[in-house]
Amino acid sequence: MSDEQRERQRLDISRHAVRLFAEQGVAATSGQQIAQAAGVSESTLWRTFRSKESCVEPLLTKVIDAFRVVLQAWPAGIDLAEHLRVAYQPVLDSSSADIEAAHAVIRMARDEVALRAVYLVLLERAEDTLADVLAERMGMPPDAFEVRVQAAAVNAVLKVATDHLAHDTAEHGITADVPHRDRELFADAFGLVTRVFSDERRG
Amino acid sequence: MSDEQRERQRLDISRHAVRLFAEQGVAATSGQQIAQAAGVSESTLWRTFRSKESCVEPLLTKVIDAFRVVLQAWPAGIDLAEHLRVAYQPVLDSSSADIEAAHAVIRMARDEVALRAVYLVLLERAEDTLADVLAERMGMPPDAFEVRVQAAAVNAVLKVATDHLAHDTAEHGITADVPHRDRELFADAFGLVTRVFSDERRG
DNA sequence: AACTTTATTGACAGCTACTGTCAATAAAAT
DNA sequence: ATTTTATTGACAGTAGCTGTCAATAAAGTT
Repeated sequence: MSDEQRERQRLDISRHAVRLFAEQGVAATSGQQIAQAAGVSESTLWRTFRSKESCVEPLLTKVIDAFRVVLQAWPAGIDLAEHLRVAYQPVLDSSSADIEAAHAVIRMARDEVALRAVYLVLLERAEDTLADVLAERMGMPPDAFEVRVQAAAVNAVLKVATDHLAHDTAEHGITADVPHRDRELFADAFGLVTRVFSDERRG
Repeated sequence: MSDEQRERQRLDISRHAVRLFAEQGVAATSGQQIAQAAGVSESTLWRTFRSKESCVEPLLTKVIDAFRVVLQAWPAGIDLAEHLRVAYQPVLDSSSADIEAAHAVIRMARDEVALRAVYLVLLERAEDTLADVLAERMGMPPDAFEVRVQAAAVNAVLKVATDHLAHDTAEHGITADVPHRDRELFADAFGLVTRVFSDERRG
């Protein structure tokens, strides 16, 4: 099985798992149910995911990846907040249903500790990628302490903004102005902590 | 049983659990073993902790609390980085053995996903307390978006610095200059992201 | 001090998330 | 066409964890 096929399988299971979690709660959803809904055996399920909660990873990753792509496309000579204001539009990218599902997960993760744990570990894993981008930008090795600190800070902001967005869209629904509010939110948030990332550093 | 007694019991179990985890690995340590080592029944163990991994929480909390206390003592009119440089000394506070154990947990958490999850969730829980302190400092409600962002950023820095320290002390052992390096590390790290926290804001 | 009430513990049974093994099948390679 | 390899499902087993209940300890009342 190719890597792409494997990813599709993971994503497929993830969609079913999240739907079941949302419908009947995490605790009330068994691995057996998820496997059955996704049309695979329980063996395959546990081989694909280490826990039933981690079934949400593929969908969550979509949101995180959307941000990572934008960050990698961040051109030199422009403020990060400014770049986000222009380029970040996670709600429009990829299947809107998947983004909505991911937001549902983030909302559930507010109370479900196990989901929260998966979410946080996933976010932190993305920190390495952020560090790579920032390292190049700052002209330092990716494991430099200063780089790690900045990556962690950016990640933290990403988390708060995404959380806010997820709970916000739940209240208001995904309306036409979500992409707009979305971008503004992120840009504002990053403007708060990122003095190092403006073009004239520490200027 | 008083709350204090309950806390002592949690801490006692935590010490045994961490020791066993360090000696033989998390996977190879069963809840039964932990309970036996701590001199309680398995019933009591599961009543006290929701998972065997979360047994490390009381010890981890010590490190996080040390920081929280310093932050709460942060006087007005002085730079946060500067305050940390003077006031933060987690390695000296409380039992040195406990701090070393906590660091061992953080080191193990690098590879043990379940421990990492516990650590991250615990850190994030501390964010609320940070938000309270920062909210007062910034003259805003604790749930204001700007406050949450700052709290998350501070928390992220705390994480990176603590991680660094934990792995650093493992290499060099806890020597006399650890407190010094410790403070410098934290102060430097916060200096990197905290333009909002200097006395003259955005000055 | 005796007695009631309540809280805490341990023993035990049971459930389910998860692991390990192995045969069956499908895919790939020769 | 056949050997090899990879993937899956079935099944059994382990362990983390939950629920119940009786025993004991602690606390409060008279």
